[in-house]
This record gives sequence, C-alpha cells and structure tokens, in this order.
Amino acid sequence: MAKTPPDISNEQVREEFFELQTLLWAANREYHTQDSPSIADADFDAAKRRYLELVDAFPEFRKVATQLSAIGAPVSDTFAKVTHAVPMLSLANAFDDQDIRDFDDKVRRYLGLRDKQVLRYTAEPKIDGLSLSLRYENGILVQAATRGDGETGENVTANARTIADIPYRIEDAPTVMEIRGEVYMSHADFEALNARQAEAGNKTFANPRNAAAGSLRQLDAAVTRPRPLRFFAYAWVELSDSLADTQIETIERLAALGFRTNPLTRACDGPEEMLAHYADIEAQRSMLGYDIDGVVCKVDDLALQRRLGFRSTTPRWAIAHKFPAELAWTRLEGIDIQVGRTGALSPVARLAPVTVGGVVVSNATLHNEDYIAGRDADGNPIRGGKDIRAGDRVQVYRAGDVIPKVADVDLSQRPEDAEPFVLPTVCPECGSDAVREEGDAIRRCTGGVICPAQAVERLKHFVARGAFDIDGLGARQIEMFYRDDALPIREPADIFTLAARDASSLSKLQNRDGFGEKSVENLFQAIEDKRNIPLDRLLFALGIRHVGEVAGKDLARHYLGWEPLTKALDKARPAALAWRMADAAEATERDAATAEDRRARIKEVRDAAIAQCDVPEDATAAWNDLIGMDGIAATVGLSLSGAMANAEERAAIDRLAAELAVQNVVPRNTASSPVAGKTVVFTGTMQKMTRAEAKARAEALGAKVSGSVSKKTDLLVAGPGAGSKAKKATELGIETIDEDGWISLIGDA
DNA sequence: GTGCCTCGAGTTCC
DNA sequence: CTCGAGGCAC
Repeated sequence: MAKTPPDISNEQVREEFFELQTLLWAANREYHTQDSPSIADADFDAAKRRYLELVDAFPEFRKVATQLSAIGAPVSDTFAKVTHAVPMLSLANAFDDQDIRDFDDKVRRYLGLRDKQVLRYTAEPKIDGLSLSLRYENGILVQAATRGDGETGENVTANARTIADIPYRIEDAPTVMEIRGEVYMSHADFEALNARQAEAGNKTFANPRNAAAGSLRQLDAAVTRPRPLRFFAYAWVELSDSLADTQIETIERLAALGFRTNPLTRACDGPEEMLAHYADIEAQRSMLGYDIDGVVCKVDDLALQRRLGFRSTTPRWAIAHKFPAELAWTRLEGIDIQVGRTGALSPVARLAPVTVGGVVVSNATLHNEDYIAGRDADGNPIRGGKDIRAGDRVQVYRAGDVIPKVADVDLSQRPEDAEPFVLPTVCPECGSDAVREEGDAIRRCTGGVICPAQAVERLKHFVARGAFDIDGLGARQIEMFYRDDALPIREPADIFTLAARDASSLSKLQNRDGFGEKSVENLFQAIEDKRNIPLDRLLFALGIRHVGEVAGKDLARHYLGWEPLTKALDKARPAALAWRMADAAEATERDAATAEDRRARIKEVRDAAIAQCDVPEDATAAWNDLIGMDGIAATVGLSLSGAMANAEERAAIDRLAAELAVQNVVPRNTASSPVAGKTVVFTGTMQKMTRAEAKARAEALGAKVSGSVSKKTDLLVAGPGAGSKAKKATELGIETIDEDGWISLIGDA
C-alpha cells in the first residue's frame, strides 16, 4: 500500500517489460511447437518471476499480463471460456441469384441509397472449416478462440500456436487487434492424415472439416502440432488503431502483415458482378484442393458495415451464397413422433443410413403433417404434391449443409402396401389429446404439466446454452435425473436443491455410473455458479411460449428486475384476462358480422367484453405498458401473463425464484449517452438515415424506441409528413425535434 | 389489408 | 438451418 507510485514513463522499465514478454512468448511458442526448447527451465522461471514482479509494481501492464498466466500451464481437462470482444456471428444464406439481388436491395434500402447508386461488395470463397478469432497485443498472438456460441468460445491458443499459417508475432500491427479467419485442412493433407490414422489403428475422420475440428480441439497441443492445419484470414476487428477502410483493403493489409488470405477474393460492383464471381469460383471448386461450400459476399465499405450493423444473429452487411446441396437416395424405414417442450408433435424420418455431403445421415426432419402430405399450409403442393410414406425411396439433402431434409419421393418404387401417414391425435408420450389449432401448422399435446416428454424437454431447454447453461448438466444428464427416483429433477427448482438432497440421501450421486468424486463436485459447483443469473437468461430459460432470447432481453431491459417484472405482471392480470375474453367474444362475432361493419362490430364487442370485466385502472396501465413495448404485443403478453397466472406453473416458478439470486439489469452507459434510458418515438420521413437505422442507432445508445406516443415518451423525432403522433406529442407537452436536431443530439456518440 | 422483417421453436450431426 | 407466425410499417 505504501509503495511509491511507479514512474510509468520510465523507458527502461517499459523496455525491460516488453523484452521479457517477447522472450517468454517465444519460449512458450517453442514449448508448444518444438520438442526441445532453446531456453532452460530455470532461466524461463527466472524471467517469468521478474516479469510478474514488474506486473505487480506497474498496474499499467496488468491487462497484457493476464494473458500470460497460461504459459507453461499443464494440460487441462477442459478449454477455458473466452468472451469475444465482438461477437462472432453466423451469416444469412442465399440459395439462388435472386436472393443475392434481394440482399443488395435490402442493403441499399437500409442505407437509403438511390436506385442508380451501385454499391461495392467483396466476394470470396466460403471455406468449409472452423472460424477462429486471433487476438494480438503489441504484435504478439495472445489468444485464439473458437466461435462457440458466437458470444463465448473456447480458448485454443496453445493449439493455434502450432499452425504454421498463423504468425505468432507481427510487425507494425495495431496495438490491439483481432483477426478472424478459417482453419481448414486440404484434401491431400486429409487423405494422408487418414492413411496415417488407419495405419496406427486410430479412428479416421469422415471429412476434412471434421479432421480440422478434431485436430484443433485437442486438449494436448502436442497432438495438434503434427496435424496439417491451415488458416485463411478474412476479417479484422478494430480494437485500437484502424487497419483499413474497406474489406478489400483489409485483406491486402492482412496479407502484408503475414497472414494467408484467399486469392479468389474480389471486389464486385453490384449484384451481377457478385454472381459472375460466384460462377467463376464454382467452376474452379473441384480444383482448389480444399472444401468450400459457397461464396461470402460483404459490403466493401467498413463504415457502411458499421451503419448496417447486426440483426440478432447475423450481420446485415454480409450473406453466404451457398452452392446447391448434394443429394442422395435412400429408403425411409419409418416415421417417428417426437414431442417438444411446447407439446408440438414433430414427425421425424428414420432413414437407412446414407452419406450426404460427407456425413452419414439416418434421421431427417419432416416438420409437420402438411409437409408429409406434400402440401404447404395453404394447400399448395410441394415436392410436386407427393406425399411421403414409410417404405418409400426418398431423396435427401442437408439444408444449409446441416439439417437433413427429404427433397423428393420416387413413386415408381413405392411398395404396394405403403400407407399414407396419419399424425396421431393423441400424444404418444402421455395419451392426452393432441390438438391442431385453426390456422396453425402444428399439432400440440394438451397434456401440459402432466406430459413427461414436455417436462423433460422444458428442462433441457432450461439448462441449454443461452439459458442457464450449466456445465455437466446437458440433455443426457437431464434424461437421467428425470427418471431418477432417489434424486429426481422434475422441475427447474430441483436442480438447485440437488446438492442438499444428495447430502441427505441414502443413495448418493457419487459412485453411480459415470459419477466420481470430482465430477459430482464439479456439477454441484457449476450449479452453484448459476444461482446468480441475469434476468434475461432466466426469462428465456422459463420456456414460456413466445418468449425467446430476444423477448427475454427486451423484457429484462424494460422491467430491470425480477420483482418489478412479476409485480407488473400480477398487476396486469385482470386486464390480460379481459383481453382474452374480448378475443373470445371477437371470435364468435367474426362469422356473424358482415364484411362492411366487421371492423366496427369487433371493436364494439371487444370494448363491451373488456368493460364487463371491470378492470382496475392500474391493471390496464400495467397491461398497456407491457404490450406497448417494442416487439411485444398481445400474443406474447397473454402467453407471459398466462404462465404467471396459472397456479401450478406459477408455483414452480416461485419455487425456482426462491433458489436464485436474480441479477438486476444495470442500465447501460447512462452518463455517456444523451438518450440512454429515454423512450424515443420516430415519426414522419427521415431524410439522412432510414427509420430502421435510426432505431438501431438509438437502441445502441441505450434508448427505448417505441412506435406510439404516450405519457412515457420522452422525445419525439418528427420528420416531414408527421401527423397524429406529432399532434399528440404537443398535447402531452413532449419534447419534439426534427431529424437535424436528432443528429446533433446524438452527435458522433 | 398486405407484405416485409424478425423472432421463436423445431430439427441433425459431430 | 428452415419454417411459421408475430409484430409492425406502409
């Protein structure tokens, strides 16, 4: 504490620090890539000790130093989690030329470009490998992470250091930067590796992609070292200084920094040039020597990319133009029924195993009964109107190279005794009625809480990634615990009482199949770690219909805590009930009313039904607050309210909540943003940016964007042509500004 | 009323 | 990844 503040500007100390760092990293690299390190262990330890001393004395160095802890660390039994500085998202897909033209249209519309302006894109082969994010600090590779779920990946730094195409040190790089690219294996290397594997009696890999994935995800980097992995860099994430202004310039700079980049990357003006380059790449596909599964098209200008931003799972500025899927014929041996967490009955095709696109497929989704019948929801024929029957010869493909689907049926080979498929009208798991609502494509089990299949699926959802994501408690363990009579998990709360019950149970978890002392300890710890849970994750985990990841986040941001949320929903309950009754009343009226007066009649009936319910004013206010949220309307509101009002469901939720410490939402960057926490409404025409863009910018700055003006509105941004909203805002005395006012308000924040 | 745009919920294989 | 459908803009 009484230490003299160190003089950070002391050049000698800086120099020594970075010298030591370089030395240590070099030694570490040798440790991972060569059999005989050039530096003695004792010297390494001394250098490391001195380095840590400096870090201790100079907090400035701490950020860089955190990365060093892994040096010389023993092989661990699991990869560490890494949170990406910028999420690694997947791409939207295009399957034909029109999709590419539509992509161009949407991009230009979002940017508000005029018809005649041609936008520049880049097009490059989409390598069929694994994406990897490389972090460099002061020109040194300090971290390599897999994509994972896009937000968090696995730390595979030691393995990445063994890949020859990945420079470990680069000159003239920005202070901090992340490089993204694809790890893959060439055809020739793949064949040779498999030959070696077979010779050594090891298992061979199904395809180069799996071989690359299997090689990179080795806990012992010594196993990865001899594997012939390669790397193409294709993107850069700005964390300190700028590297380039366009995508094509980025590629050039990456190449200059010492990365391998794909030689087939081209700048293309407009969609037709992208399509031409796609055809060009497709023609060369078989001669490339490595697998590609399409062409990635990106908006070239990085500033425009930033303006376009992201949807929930994909960037708006890029699309993957996929090659046509590989097809294969096989026999459909039968059709099984699965029951999902919402009770949906889903038919699944059991197939005679067949290789499609390098993978053996034995199941395929059949979606729903209309799909099997060969008609879509409107009764229009699909697959030429052919139905699918057990015993048929069917053609399968992997949609988007992932999900197996049935493309066609060979009627000439249909067995004479093949019967048309009929989806059961009772749940195969619990025997309850399975009902298909009008206008719905899916038949659902009505068993609710009594259906074991639904209960298990809900639990699986609860522990899934994006929800509670409990390590060591996956789908298989859930199945096991659900059936366990000594230590059952039948509802989410049971997960959090498991350790206590185990302590008092005669039949201990430990010593059972697959459970040793360590794994039990790890499981209990993983569960404890998740008692503290962000509100949005809890909401998503509950598995309430229509409340997914995004609605969970929106609700969390709106109500800020579990208690305010439940209180608001309880308060709104009478209004929700009234709404539901009004829906019912409306439905009976719909047939009776004639076309002309239907609208008026419906409103009349609704109002009457609501009036009859005698809803307290604060209930109406709470309900309107809920369904007035952006992205949440009556359907979601009723589903939420229904779950909280249902006695059994609510009791289970309360039991769960009692076990948890729910993290309240901390409103973000209130200080730095002029509109944080404010509710903004846009109306009229925007000139300088489109409304979608304005909304995205406002939300990024922490504002809530609403569609309608109310007492809660803080600010109205009115462009030319603003009508009733502007009038209402004036009446309510809400601050109103024009587009220029808006732009100067948010400035360059 | 209609047509986008997203989200939610379903699915497979490693 | 795909499909259906909810939400919202036009």
